[in-house]
Amino acid sequence: MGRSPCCEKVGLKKGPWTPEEDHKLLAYIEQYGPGSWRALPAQAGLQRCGKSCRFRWKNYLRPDIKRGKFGLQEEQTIIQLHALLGNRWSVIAAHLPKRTDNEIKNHWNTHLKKKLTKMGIDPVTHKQKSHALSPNQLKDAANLNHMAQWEGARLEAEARLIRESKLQVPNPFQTQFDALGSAQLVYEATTTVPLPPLPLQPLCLDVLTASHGSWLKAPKYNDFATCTFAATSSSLDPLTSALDFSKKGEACMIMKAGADLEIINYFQDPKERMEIELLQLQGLGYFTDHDDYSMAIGNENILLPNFMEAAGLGDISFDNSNITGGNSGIVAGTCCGNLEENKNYWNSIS
DNA sequence: AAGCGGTTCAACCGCCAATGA
DNA sequence: ATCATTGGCGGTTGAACCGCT
Repeated sequence: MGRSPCCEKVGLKKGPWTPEEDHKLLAYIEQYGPGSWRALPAQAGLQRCGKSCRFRWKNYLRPDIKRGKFGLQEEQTIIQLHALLGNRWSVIAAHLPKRTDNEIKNHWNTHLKKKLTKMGIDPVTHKQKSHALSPNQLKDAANLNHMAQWEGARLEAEARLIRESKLQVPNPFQTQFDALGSAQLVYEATTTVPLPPLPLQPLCLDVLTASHGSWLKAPKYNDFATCTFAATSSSLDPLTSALDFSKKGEACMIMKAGADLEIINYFQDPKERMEIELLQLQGLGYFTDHDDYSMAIGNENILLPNFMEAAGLGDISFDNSNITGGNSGIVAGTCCGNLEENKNYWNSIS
């Protein structure tokens, strides 16, 4: 019964690693690199299973690992990402430089879960426990669910993209901007433009940030990738607050156009064309500051400020000096209001 | 100081998806 | 197309540690 073991275990050592074993493994990897884990133990002179070696290297011996206590910012990020992704520790770890999935998992199970529980938040659903949710809180929760659905779709797209990444994939879209101002984009499958290679870095799951965001640092129309978000919803735990991204030129944002503004996603990698497919289905607007991709989708006219204006956002003053943006986030709200309140809220928790 | 229960975290296990023959 | 192998992931375990009585 059961599966056969991953490797021949007779005579193999288990349990904690000794400094000598660590040294052997390190020395081998430094010389030859982490090649075949199955073959490595014998070649390195270790009485260990290959999996065990891999685990030891990945979680403890790798030089780019940060040990020690998690900072507030790191905990915020974990909670935020967990709210959308669940126990996908490796994906979460990809957003915490130098932290391993195992470490994050342990920290979640031993600290964060309890912390949330103490605060009356269900660590599985990330919702306030049963009693007394205000209408605003209910609205937040509903919108968070909406965001989570989007994120699920996004991850599906991401997986497909990775599978296709070695191919030159024809881009099926050409965009047209609806000049009547309905802020709907129409996509047509007419062009074939090779997509650039996928980035080596993990894709960013910044949907979460968008979901809780209001502008702290106002963006220029063509400079959205430099924005910093912070929490706006007072119903959210202060821990679920901010992420910061600053890689101009690699981001785009997707917004629902119309009377209300709702930022529905934020990509570090705008080449996620499957998402655009989804947008087509939803009739949503889209812009990017990524030149390559703008060209790839065939029409640069969708870039702001036209889009912003058509979306009814033309009266937002985005200067670069202070908080001047809109109240956005998981509550699909109006374009202004509560900015001071938001700022104070954020200041109080940071 | 000893005993005991709770907590932490390194490590293992089984499953699954990707890959290559 | 199929199958074996491999790497990677999330869940779980258990030894070590901690703090209280």
